[in-house]
Amino acid sequence: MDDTRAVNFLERIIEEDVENNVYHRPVHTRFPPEPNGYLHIGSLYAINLNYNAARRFGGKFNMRFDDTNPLKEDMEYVNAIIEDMKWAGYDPGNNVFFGSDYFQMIYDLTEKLIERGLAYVCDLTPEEMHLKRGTLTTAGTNSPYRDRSVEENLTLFRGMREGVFAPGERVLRAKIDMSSPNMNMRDPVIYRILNATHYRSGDKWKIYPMYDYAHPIQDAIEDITHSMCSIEFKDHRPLYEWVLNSLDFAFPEPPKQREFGRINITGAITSKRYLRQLVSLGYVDGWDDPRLPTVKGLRRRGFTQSSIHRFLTEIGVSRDMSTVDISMLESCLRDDLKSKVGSVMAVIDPLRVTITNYEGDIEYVKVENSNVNPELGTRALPFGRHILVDRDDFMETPEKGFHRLYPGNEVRLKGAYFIKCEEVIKDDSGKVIELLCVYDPETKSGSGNVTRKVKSTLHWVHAEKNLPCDVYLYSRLLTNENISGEEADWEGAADKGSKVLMSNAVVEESLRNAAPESRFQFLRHGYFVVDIACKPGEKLRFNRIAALKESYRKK
RNA sequence: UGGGCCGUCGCCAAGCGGUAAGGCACAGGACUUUGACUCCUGCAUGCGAUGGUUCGAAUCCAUCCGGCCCAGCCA
Repeated sequence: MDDTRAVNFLERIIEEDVENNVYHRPVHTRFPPEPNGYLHIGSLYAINLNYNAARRFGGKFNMRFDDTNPLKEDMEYVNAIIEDMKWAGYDPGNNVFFGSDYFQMIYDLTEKLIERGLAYVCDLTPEEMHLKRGTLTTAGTNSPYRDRSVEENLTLFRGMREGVFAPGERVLRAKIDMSSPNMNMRDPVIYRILNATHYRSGDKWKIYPMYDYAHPIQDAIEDITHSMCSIEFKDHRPLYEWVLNSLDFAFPEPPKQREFGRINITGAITSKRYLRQLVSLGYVDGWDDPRLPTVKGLRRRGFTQSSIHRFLTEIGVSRDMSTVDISMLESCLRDDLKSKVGSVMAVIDPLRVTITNYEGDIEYVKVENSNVNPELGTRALPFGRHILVDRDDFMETPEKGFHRLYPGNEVRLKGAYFIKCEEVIKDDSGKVIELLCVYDPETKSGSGNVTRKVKSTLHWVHAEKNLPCDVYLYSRLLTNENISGEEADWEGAADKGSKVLMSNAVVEESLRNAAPESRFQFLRHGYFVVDIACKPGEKLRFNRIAALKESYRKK
């Protein structure tokens, strides 16, 4: 980062604090995921902003697993999250922490809180508590247990810890204000009894602190200065501050919570709950399905680290909820890839072309790997009497504006010669199965002696010397437009993000030795090829990230 | 409707009292060994609306309108 100036409102807040010497410690941010799902593009947005803020001010960045609910969390997720962060370029290094490691500290502080008369054990059932909480427009009423003595509270709380009570039987509540217009301040539950094995602390604890209570303490323990979270936690800020203020003897310079607006990507599902549903119900291959906006999905879809960084920089940060068009993400990828990776020709739906006046055997033609970056070199492709072109590059009766192959029309074959279509061969059902064309030997690419022009250039592959493969066309990300409420119509949603298998597709033979994970840009329509699994026994797979542009569809 | 947050081009987003950056998308043109790429050009007399303060307002004030969040022993 060469610019030390704040680039968004959050950094401006930090900048001001630095200038005013608010903290006598370095700027310190953190990313606190709950290990209950995989990272997605929305998580990356949060990571990016915390990570960059720390870096910009020469501060520190922690990664902390917010694991205070043993019912939902699992080691599978912590490993995946760390892996994805590293892949995305936000390596937390040794600064990986676990909220659960602070359970004892939080417990000890809680006894102090009780001693200060700021928390009490409440015996109300969940239903009773709900009723007494009041509504958005009416105040709540005090719990009958609100005025228990410190001694009784301490005894009861210790009882909770020892497992004397069953889950749901008693909770510890903060004593704040049941008539607060802010629902979060109506004596929130801060500790509950849970009968579950924590993926990390095992069965050591019977009680677990709630997020609203644990989070500020965890931040403070880690010397965090700026705790940035999404805007829906704005209402929780008073509670965050209440907790740390109540524990001021332990944290003289408490961190401050600041909020940013969430982002959505058009047509992408970024809700952990729905993502989990899709995975567990089998509508997608897994968390790494290319139709998902998860880090693993994006990676498989062909996104690069720098394309994601660029995207996150481009969209900025604000307090609003934004819905970024998916085309911006795709644009960032295209921009990154076009100068870094070469192109390759592939035929999705092959149509055989016989060049009737071509008598030679196989001839290798030289093709540039990239038309924007000469450093990517050239490759030799087999050309011969029989080749394959894409079926939609031919129209028997061309519509207006169609300049590709049609009877009587001449086009250029990329890297090879001009060919003219002379005859169309059909099968019994009338389907076009082959085109008979003639080529002009004088028009070889690079020869420089072409005096006439053609209006179109086609991609092609040799009819025999090629690589058959299965092609998956992921036309778009799985959409959430079918979701309404709890139950989503995944059948419909899955159709929208259809995964189409084209088993008869063929690619250049040059791909045979391509390294796994290498990426190639299709020579047409801005398709990108990813997920090339060249391992023995596996089939090649492609996907295209850019849907056909509207203008192509119309023409 | 109690409280909180937010409204600048179709979508992001700069701007922080001195006369509306940029990106994506879109449109037109040039170029081209792919209708891609590249290169030009266009795209808010307008900043949710209405009043007000001011020499001057997207920026300050008031009212209104619209959107989002909150009543888990989830995070």
